[in-house]
Amino acid sequence: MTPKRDTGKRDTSGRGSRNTPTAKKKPPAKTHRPSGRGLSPELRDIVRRGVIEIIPEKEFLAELQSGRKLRLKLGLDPSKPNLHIGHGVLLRKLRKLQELGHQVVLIVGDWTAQIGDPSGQSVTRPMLTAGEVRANAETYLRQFFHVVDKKRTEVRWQSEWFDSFRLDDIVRLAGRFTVAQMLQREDFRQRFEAQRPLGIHELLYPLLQAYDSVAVEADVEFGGSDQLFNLLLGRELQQEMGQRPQSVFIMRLLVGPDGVQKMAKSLGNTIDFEDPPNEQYGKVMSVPDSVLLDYLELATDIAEEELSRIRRRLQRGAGKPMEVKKRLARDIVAQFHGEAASQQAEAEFERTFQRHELPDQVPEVAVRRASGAATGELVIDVYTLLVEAGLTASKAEARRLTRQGAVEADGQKVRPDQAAKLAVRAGAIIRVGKHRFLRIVEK
RNA sequence: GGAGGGGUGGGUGAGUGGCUAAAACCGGCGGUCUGUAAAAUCGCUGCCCUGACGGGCUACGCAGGUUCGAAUCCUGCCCCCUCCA
Repeated sequence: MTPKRDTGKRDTSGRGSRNTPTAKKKPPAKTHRPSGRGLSPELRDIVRRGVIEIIPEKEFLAELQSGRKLRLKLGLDPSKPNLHIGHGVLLRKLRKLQELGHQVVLIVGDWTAQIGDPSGQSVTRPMLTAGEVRANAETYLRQFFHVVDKKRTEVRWQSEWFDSFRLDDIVRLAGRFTVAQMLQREDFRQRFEAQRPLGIHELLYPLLQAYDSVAVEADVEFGGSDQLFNLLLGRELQQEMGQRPQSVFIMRLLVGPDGVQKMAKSLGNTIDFEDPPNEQYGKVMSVPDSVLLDYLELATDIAEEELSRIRRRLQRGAGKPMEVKKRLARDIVAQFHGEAASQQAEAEFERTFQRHELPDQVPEVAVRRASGAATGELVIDVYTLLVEAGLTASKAEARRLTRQGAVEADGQKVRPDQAAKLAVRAGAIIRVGKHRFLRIVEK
C-alpha cells in the first residue's frame, strides 16, 4: 500500500467515517428504527423515514414531545466545496424538525476539515489551508440553506472555540479517552490490526467533533451510519463534562448512481445540489433499479403511503421502473432548480436519450470554406475539430473512437480513412458516442 | 539509536537488464442490445504523425552513473511504513 498518495476520502454524511473501508458492499444496516407507535403521522415519519436508529430512543421521543426547543447539531466538514443529495437526506430531516420549531445548529468544521477524517485505507489528506476552508464553507452555506431554514439555524465555526485552545486543553481533552476506546471505531481498529498507518491526529478528529457537541450544548446530533462512533463519543464527552448527553440520530446512507457505494465526493459518484438540471436529471436516471426505492425514500418527500403503493406495484411487475425513475428525477431536479427547469430537463432527456434526437443546444464550430468550394460545402478534419471543441481529450482518442465506430456525421458513421478530410454540408452534426454533439457551421 | 520493508500508469498491484507503453484486476470510454437501469457481449484505454502498415516522443519518487540497452544494476538525495529500544 502506498500511503504517499492520498485519495482524500470524504464521506457523504456530514463528517468522518466510522468504518467500511470504501463501502465495498451495501452495509447490511441492521435497523433498530423506532416503531413510531403512538406518534402523530408527522412525527412518525420523522423518526422512521430513513432512520436506522435513535439512541437513546425513549428519551429522545420524550424530549421531542416535551415542547422544548431542541438544539439539533449537524457538523459539516468544508473540505470539499459541494453538497450532494446524500447530504440532502440529513438536511431534509433537519428541515422537518425545524418546522416543528426546533433549532438547527450547523457547525462549520473548519478545524476538522484541516485534519481530514480519512475513511478506509487512505491515510491523511494534505491539510487544507484556512483560506481554502473558508472559500469552501461559503459555498457550503449557500447550498445548505437551499434546504434548511436559515432563520432557525445558528451557524457556528469550530474556530470559535478551537482557535483559543492551548496545548494543555488538547492534552486534557485527549486524556479523557483511551486508545482502547478509540480502537472501537472499526476503521481505526482494522488499520491498527493490519499494521497500517494510523495517525495520532486522526484519533483527534472524533474528539474534536465530540467537543463541538459540548461547545454548542447539542441535544441531538445527526449523522449517517458511518458516523455512529463519532456521535456516540460526543454523547460520552458531554456526560463527562457535566452536560446532558445528546441523543444521536443515525440515518441511512444514500448510495451513488453506481448503486453500490455510498455517495461520496471522494468516490466521484455524487449528484450535487448545484449540478445543472440536465445533468442532475441524467444522473438520477442512471441510478440502477435496485436502489430506486431507497432513493424515493431518502431523497424525496413523496409520502409514505405513496411509496408503499409504488413498492407494491414494482414488486408485482406492474409499474414501469423507468416511469418511476423519471418521477424521481423530476422530483429531485425540482427540489434544486424548480418545476420549470425540472420539466425542461425531462424534455431534454426524452429528446436526446429516448428518441435520440438532438439536444436543445448544440455547440457550434465555425469552419472556413475552402476556396473554390461551393457555398455550404465544407471540408473538415474531424480529429482536430473534436479536440478543439473539447469533445475528445486528444487526437489519439478521437482516432480510437472513430475506429470504434463511435463518430457520426449527419447520422453516417465516419470511416477512419475519411476523417482527416471529411466533406460535410454547412450545419452538419457531428456526434461522438451517445451524447457528445457538435454542429459545423460556415465561418 | 538498531533492524527491516517500500515508493510503478486514474486506483489496487505484477514486473528485477532487452520480447515492457509496462501483466492482472478495478475504474473509465466505445460498439451491439436497451429503459443513458441491470445483465450479456465485443473492443478501446499515455501523447504526436498515419486510412492502414509503421514511425516518433514521454513515462515506473528525484538527480547522477554503469551498459550497445535500465522500471529493473550502482551512488547520492527525498518521502513513506513496520518491528525492537
